[in-house]
Amino acid sequence: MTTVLIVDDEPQILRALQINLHAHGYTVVPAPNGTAALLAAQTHAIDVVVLDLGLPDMDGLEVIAGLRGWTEVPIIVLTARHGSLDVVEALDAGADDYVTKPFGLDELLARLRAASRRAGAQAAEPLVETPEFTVDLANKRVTRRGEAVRMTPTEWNVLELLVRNPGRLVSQQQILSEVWGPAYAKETHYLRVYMAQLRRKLEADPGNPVHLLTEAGMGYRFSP
Amino acid sequence: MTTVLIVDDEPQILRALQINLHAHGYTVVPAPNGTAALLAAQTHAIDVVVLDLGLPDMDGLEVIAGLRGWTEVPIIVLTARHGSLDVVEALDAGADDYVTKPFGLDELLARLRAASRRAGAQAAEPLVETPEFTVDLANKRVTRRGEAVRMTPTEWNVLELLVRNPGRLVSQQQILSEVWGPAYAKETHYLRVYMAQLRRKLEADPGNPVHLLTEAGMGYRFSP
DNA sequence: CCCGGTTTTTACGCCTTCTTGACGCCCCTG
DNA sequence: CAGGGGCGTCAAGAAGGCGTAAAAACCGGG
Repeated sequence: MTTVLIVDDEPQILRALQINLHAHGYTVVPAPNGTAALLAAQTHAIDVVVLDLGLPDMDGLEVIAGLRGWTEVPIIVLTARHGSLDVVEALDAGADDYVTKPFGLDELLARLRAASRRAGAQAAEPLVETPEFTVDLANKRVTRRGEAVRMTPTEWNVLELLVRNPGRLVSQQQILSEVWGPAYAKETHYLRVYMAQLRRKLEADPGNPVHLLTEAGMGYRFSP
Repeated sequence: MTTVLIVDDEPQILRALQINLHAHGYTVVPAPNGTAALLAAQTHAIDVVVLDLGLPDMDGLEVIAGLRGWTEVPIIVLTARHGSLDVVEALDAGADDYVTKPFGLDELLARLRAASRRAGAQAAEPLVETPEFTVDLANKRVTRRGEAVRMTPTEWNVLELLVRNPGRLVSQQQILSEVWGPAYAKETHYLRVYMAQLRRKLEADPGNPVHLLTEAGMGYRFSP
């Protein structure tokens, strides 16, 4: 699980990023200003920093310097100023990458992945593992004892939903409406077919599943 | 059933979305301008808002502000302007997500599902614990001395109702009408059967229950 | 237009769960 | 002490959910 420290003084952007990054499997630590950011960086195990240069209490460059004094955690700078000197200065101060506002979430996600990948520390773990198989949420890859397992789009969607809620019981309606759409909430038979396929591909004994469990009448549960 | 408020001033788009979303199981409330949107949001039970920023009578940001004044319903913004400041401002104003035109229906559907999922996923609910067993409301999981205990749907519904009212007396009618439906308010025998099953699964001495107590003639009580 | 892969249907046997009935216990009341 | 109502227990039949396999429909690319 990757932990991201987000530093931005605009509460709504902070909130939006928090929601969206969390939805993509990141743990988010928010900070509204430079002081809170430097404090949070010391009290949490941060993997990547996303830093808006425009802060109320101190210059973004000072925050970078304050971090670089003791850590080499990747820093991605957010800047509204298009093509100004800010970027150069930020990179000089020790930032690793930058994104200019307005930015697409996809772009930020890509750079987050790139940053944590460069950090080399495979701390970038959108990986869910079981003794039998591992699911790579970021790359949409499933491997079973080292062998890649092919998934159809629907199979993947069902698996992803279950795997993103480990241990939690996911109701049939929830799976159906998220994967097929709300109109299909009653088509429980689809689920039986696809759960059977997933088990055949992932379980050692598909007839007696260990990780993809049925709770009769209620839903399904992924158990690591 | 998910209800979507769609705000767009172009009749063709409004109509196309209406048809397509309805085909995917959504109930659609259309609004051609900001005034109608704010009105409709108060007269219908809206689950998600899809908002085009370019409106004739008021700025899209004002619509967002008007909604955010009293509701936290997810807002997905439609914007034609690629890479402008609009998106940042919209997120700043309280929008949750955005889609740039032209967009694929699939993309919009995915974001609708994501939005309503996030709205549905409320804050984590607490564990209810007793010396004998623990009930995890969020994950629908019951454990007894570390061992998971399987519950049937009806068993779970009864248990959940009692556990959500710790220490409080819950009348037989209330349990019956909430779990089986109002028509079953007289079928007190069902309760005896299911209380016996719950006790057998959860109590150390099912004959002398400590946590699932009977108040003769009145109802049942969960005591932590 | 055909082909391969994917999704949706269909069919069927098994198993869980719900419902229902029978019975005995306890306590309260007459 | 007898009777009755409420409760707990047990068991069995009915109903519906589940797993599996395989065929049919669908879809995008060559």
